[in-house]
Parts: sequence; C-alpha cells; structure tokens
Amino acid sequence: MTDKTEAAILNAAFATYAEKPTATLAEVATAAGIGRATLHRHFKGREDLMTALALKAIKDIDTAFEEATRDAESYTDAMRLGLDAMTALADRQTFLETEPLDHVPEVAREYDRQRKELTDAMEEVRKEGSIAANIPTAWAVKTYEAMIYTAWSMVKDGEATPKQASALAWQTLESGLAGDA
Amino acid sequence: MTDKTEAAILNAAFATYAEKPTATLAEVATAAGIGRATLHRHFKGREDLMTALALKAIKDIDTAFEEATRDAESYTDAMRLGLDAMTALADRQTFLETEPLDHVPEVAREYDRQRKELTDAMEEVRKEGSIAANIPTAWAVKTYEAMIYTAWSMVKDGEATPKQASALAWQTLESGLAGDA
DNA sequence: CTCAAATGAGACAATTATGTATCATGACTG
DNA sequence: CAGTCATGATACATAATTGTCTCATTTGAG
Repeated sequence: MTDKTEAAILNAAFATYAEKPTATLAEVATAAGIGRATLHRHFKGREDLMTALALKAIKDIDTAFEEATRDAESYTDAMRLGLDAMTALADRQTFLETEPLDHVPEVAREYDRQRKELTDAMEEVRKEGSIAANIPTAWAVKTYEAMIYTAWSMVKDGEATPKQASALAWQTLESGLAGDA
Repeated sequence: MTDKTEAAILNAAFATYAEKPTATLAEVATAAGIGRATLHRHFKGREDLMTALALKAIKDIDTAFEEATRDAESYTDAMRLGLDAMTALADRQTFLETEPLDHVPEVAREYDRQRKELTDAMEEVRKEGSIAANIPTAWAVKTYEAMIYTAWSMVKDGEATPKQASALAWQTLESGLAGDA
C-alpha cells in the first residue's frame, strides 16, 4: 500500500498547496485522509515532501504531454492537445511556480529542461506560422501557461467543464497569438 | 515618518509575498529595510498585516484603474488603459489571489465589490462588440487578469519592458477574445 | 487463520515563528 | 539646545509547526 498511500499524499498535497500555499503538514495529512505520523513515514520531512512534489509535478506534466501529443499532426496541434491534457494538472504547474525550488539541484535541472523543451516546441509552432511575427516566443510560452491556469481556474470555480474551459483556452490562445483582431 | 514607513513595509511585503508566499515576518521586515520590532509597532501582528495588505491591494488597484481610465473613449479602451496601469500592480493582484482572505468581512466585501465592477465593465465591453459570442464573461475577466499577470511576469523576468509587455498583453487579449484566428 | 507490515493516535522534544518588553541611540522639532 | 519620538537591537515569552517515538489496532498477504 506504500505506493498508493504516497500517491494519495502527493495528490492531496498538490490540491492543498494550490488552495493555500502556507498549509501545514498536518493540513496536508488531513487532506490525504491519513495521520500526520504516516506522512512522516513516507517523507522524511517538509523539505523531502517538497522535493518529491516538484519532481512528480515535472514528471506528471511530461507524461501527460507526451501521452496527449503522441499522434499530433503538427506542433500547433500538439500544443492544443497538450493544453487539453494539462488543464487537469494545473495544480502541479501552480506548485512549480509558487514554491522556490532552485536550491535542489535535481529539481532545478529538470525544471529548466522541461521549460526549454516547451520553448523549443513553441519555436516550431512559430515556424508553422501560428504566431505573429512581433510576438516573442517567451511571451507565447507564458501565455500558454497562463491559459492552462485560467482554464483550470474556470473549472475549479465551477464556471465551465474541463472540455469547455480548454476549448476556450485554445481559442483564446490561437487567436491571441495569431495577432489579427 | 510613520506613514512613509508603513508604505515601505506594505510595498516590500507585496514584493516578498509575490516571490515567496510562505515568507516570514522577519523576511518582510528585512525586505523593508527595518527591524522586526518596528514592523510589529506598525502592524499588531501577522493577521493585521495581511488585512492591511489586502485592503491596500484593492485600493491601489481601484485607484490605478480609475486614474488610468479617466478619459477612455469606450469600455474597451478603458480595459486597454487599465491593463497598462495594472501591469505594475500585479503583485497586489497576486496577493489577493494567493492569500485566503474570506475570513475578514471587510476584505471579502471589498473584494467582491471590485470583482463585480470588473465583471460589469467586461459586460459593457461585450456590448461594444469586442468579445466573441461564445466566450463567457467570466472567461473574459479571468483572461484579462491572466494577461496582467503574464505581462508583469515578463517584466519581472527581464524579457520585456513594461510598455512592451502590456502591449503584448493587450494584443493577445483583444485578438484572443475577438475569437477569429 | 496467522503473522508481518502499515497505520492512527497520542505523547513528547526540538525548532521556528510570532508577539512583547526594554533600552540605548539617532533624528527631528520647537 | 532640550525633549520627544521612532527606531534597531536584544532579550525574552508564547505559540505554532515540525520531527521522533511508542503502542494498540487494522489491514492484507500467505
């Protein structure tokens, strides 16, 4: 049950920290439906949990993105499919943005790698003609992430279904980066 | 010097919490360039500081928005001008989103009021024909806020000047909500 | 069923953050 | 210049969080 418990802890932690970045370990344990002692059995301490969360966040995003874009017909299409898949994982993205994680070399390295891959992919999207010339790639990447967060937020607030939200996000992103109003 | 010191504390706090939501009062004090004791002289405690920050955030945003949109020719134009002004205040917006503030009635009330005003204004923008029919107003509002945050983030990361960033934000928003790619 | 492993609950210690009080110092005011 | 006021530094008290340990109970595999 170790693996299942740890997964439950990590998932609960993502949800909890997305809601309240200052949450205590006790709150995370309660959210996971376990005792605080059990949390300490699986993760040596706060720092350990944070590192595990960061690495899992990166891995989950990688996996979801690869899975979703397996049979994309273009980089532009891959972005659309990826956005759809990521809408459910925005709590992980939020965690990575919120928590200062530079002090763990492995996390920093993986984070940079993922970010570079996304930037490279966006460059390909540009080559496909989906991005206006005056828009920097860095802006396109940040907007992409912002749309994922916004879609997630819509769902969280009960203002849209995941499908609706990611469709809106894609529509906004595609039109917005194409640039002709 | 009391007023100036308090302003310094609040501004430093916005910057600090935007960077690290779990920052301690000691870190805030250091960022403000004062001793921890002095912080306690101006704000009774953590809760007191948080409340002051929330109220100031709301007020700063109100003021900046009103100031910037004073001679807007339309609601759509007001949104553009407001976005420009808000780019520098995204740390306040971030604070309001990050910190759970429902438990202070006055803050909750002001927050709801401001949010409603923004939603109402966005409805007017819709009437001016700037928003595609299939896009909910709630989405338009969230996207607006997301673009402000994104512009701020670009500036913070040194990838654009404030002017460039808010121009990109407006271009993306206008084209994105108009909806025709 | 039986046993080993995992767990929850609780007690406890250690660490960290918060809150309060005091005092000497420097700045500004009248 | 004298006095007041805010401040920084420091010490100290309290509270909250984190980390460790034990033990009775539960769970699950064999």
